[in-house]
Amino acid sequence: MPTAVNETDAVTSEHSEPAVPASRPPTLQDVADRAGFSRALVSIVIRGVPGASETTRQRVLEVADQLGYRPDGRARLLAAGRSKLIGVTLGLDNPFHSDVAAGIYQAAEASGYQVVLSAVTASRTAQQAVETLLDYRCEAAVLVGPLVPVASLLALTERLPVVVVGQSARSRAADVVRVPAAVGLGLAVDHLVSLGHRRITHVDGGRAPGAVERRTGFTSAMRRHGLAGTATIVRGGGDEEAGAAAARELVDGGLPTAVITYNDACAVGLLDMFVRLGVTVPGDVSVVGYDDSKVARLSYLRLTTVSQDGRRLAAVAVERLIERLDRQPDGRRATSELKREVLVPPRLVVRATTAAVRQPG
Amino acid sequence: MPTAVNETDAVTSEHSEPAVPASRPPTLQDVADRAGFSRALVSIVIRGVPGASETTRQRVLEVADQLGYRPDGRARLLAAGRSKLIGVTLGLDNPFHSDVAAGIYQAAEASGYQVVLSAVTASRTAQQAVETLLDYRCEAAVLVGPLVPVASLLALTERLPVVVVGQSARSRAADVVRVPAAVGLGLAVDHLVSLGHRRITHVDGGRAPGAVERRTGFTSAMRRHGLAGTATIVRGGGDEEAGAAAARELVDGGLPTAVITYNDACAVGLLDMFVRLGVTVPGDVSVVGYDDSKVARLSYLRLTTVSQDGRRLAAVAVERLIERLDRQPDGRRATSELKREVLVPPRLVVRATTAAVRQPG
DNA sequence: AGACGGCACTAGAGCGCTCTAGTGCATCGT
DNA sequence: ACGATGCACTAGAGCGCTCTAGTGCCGTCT
Repeated sequence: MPTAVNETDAVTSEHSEPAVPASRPPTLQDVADRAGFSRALVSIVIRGVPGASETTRQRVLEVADQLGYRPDGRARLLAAGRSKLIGVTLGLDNPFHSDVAAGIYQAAEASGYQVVLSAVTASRTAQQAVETLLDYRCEAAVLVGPLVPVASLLALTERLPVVVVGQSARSRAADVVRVPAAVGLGLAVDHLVSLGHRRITHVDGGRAPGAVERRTGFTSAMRRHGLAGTATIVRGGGDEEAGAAAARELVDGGLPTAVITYNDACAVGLLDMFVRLGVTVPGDVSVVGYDDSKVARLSYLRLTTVSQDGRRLAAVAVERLIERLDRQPDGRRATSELKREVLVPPRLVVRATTAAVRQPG
Repeated sequence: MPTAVNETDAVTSEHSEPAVPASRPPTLQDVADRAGFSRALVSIVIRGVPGASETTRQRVLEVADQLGYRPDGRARLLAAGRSKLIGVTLGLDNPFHSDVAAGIYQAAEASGYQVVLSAVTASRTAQQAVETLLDYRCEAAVLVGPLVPVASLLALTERLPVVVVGQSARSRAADVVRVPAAVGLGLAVDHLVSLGHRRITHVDGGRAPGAVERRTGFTSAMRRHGLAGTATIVRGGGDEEAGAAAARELVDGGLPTAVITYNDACAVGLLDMFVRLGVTVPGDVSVVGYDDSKVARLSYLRLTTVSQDGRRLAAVAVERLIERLDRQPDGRRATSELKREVLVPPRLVVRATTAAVRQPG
């Protein structure tokens, strides 16, 4: 039963509201005073480390709960010397990145680390985002999405372990966890070839990040199947608009039997324009996307696509980081140690936009 | 010219790299020692407050730069008593929310506040997100996206100023900054009516957030034009799939001359399905979306839509928060003070999916 | 000349926490 | 009976910073 603990009246509490309604949030000292123990012992209980008897533990937790005590993150970080903080920079506009971020939260918190997000936006550069992380004294950083300039990447890696997720860093200074895009394109090509397709076009990503690797992945997969002669590439891009433009170009210039796009957004634009131009999918042409984004799963599209598992990438990245962190528990950084690139293979999700070729060509 | 400042060799520096490559990040004390001043004075310079001569200021900044000094956010927050921190909870999957978040960064940093993001994901509840913000001792919080349960909203508001962005909180405990959806639907109806449309259908959002207000906004706007008789509503939803389903239903049951959807994603699905079914837009039917999301702007869609300005919402929210913060500079919260709802009017962006009705009726 | 105001600067006390080095006390082996 | 061991607990320093209350020192007013 809730008892008033203060000259101020206790609020009607749901289960264990703070009995002190406002003023100043309760501190460790407050809990200690009230429970009749030292600050240090209360700290032990709160952190859940051994060193207190079961009865005191109960008592302290009870009081802490009563007071609505929550440890002050800042003070805790400061005093502990280490912060148990993993910083994440990410662009806010990409669903894949959001997915990775969600995975990082999960993985980090499972390992007892906290996560602090620092967004890159139109008005907030990657540089700024990284500096914020530094200011919070993160122990490690995960860079997902818009890549920071090589210069600040270098500056960052010499201060803490860094892993870049999702794209190959343009420097060997950081660990990289990414999906081998070439493998993904290979899967797509294999799938189409097994359906009898020969004339396959890749609508590439233009100068979008990772476009080059997907393009060369396509080319070499086609070569592997002895189809270098019937492989074509048309210029595309990372959004629906580019896909729509590519569709027009394909219809004008003669359709292949199958198309693999740079990503799902591009595929959506392509599909939409195909429909407008009277091209049926997968009747006239099969289409494979890349990303397995939310849109690919929609029942009216059911896009066959290459899935890169963001949560898995995140899990691997965090694992890698913690491993490095544990290797050198003091502040020393092993800059000399070689950085690794971890590849998380993608998988192909076959849905409704691919089918056996109508007339093998 | 870079000079070695330490027994460790200086790294080749780009402009002002830390001369101490690793170990421990430099502290205020380090800068003070090196510059020959007291910690306090260096602090004054770093914070940019008056109280140091111009020459010392120069000197201190020079040394700080040389050492690569960056203030420790945590310690700073702790010591200052106030944190100048604005916490933001947001869902990571909604582009509109990302937009708001970007606006918050901009507005907050312009006012000398820092921003800490706390994401709500599948594995991380709104409750957890809010608690993280509390742990960082944010001075204020902006809640955007998936609304926290009323109970934790209450718990939060009694501790710090809170503003909910984008949707009406289900309690009057917090300030709300949002777009009056009814006005947005009104704009859409006005526009269509001025183009001669009478038979207008609203594809609603089902149980999606805010769907009710948009639906009633539609109804009352139609009534205002004396078109209650020709207004129809069909069940939709917040994604492309719902739009596609609604399109099928409309084609089967007899087309109106214009459709207003719950949001852009829904409109996209609708448009796509229309194309597949041979319905031309805006020839046979005009379509208006809601959100002005990225997809609406694509040149192959050019969707007429209602735009809610995320950055503006964010700016207003931050302004409101800071105002409250300044009103009571000490820790006391004025719970009694009444909360306000600020409405930021939307505007209609006319693009290519609306046109004059072919045969009025 | 003495008092005074203002400026540049410093000493030192915390902010809320963690952590090391204890203290006291019961239990144990010999 | 003695010290040794282990356990529950505490004192106090200190993380990196900010901030209050100073200390000198110079110029100015009477």
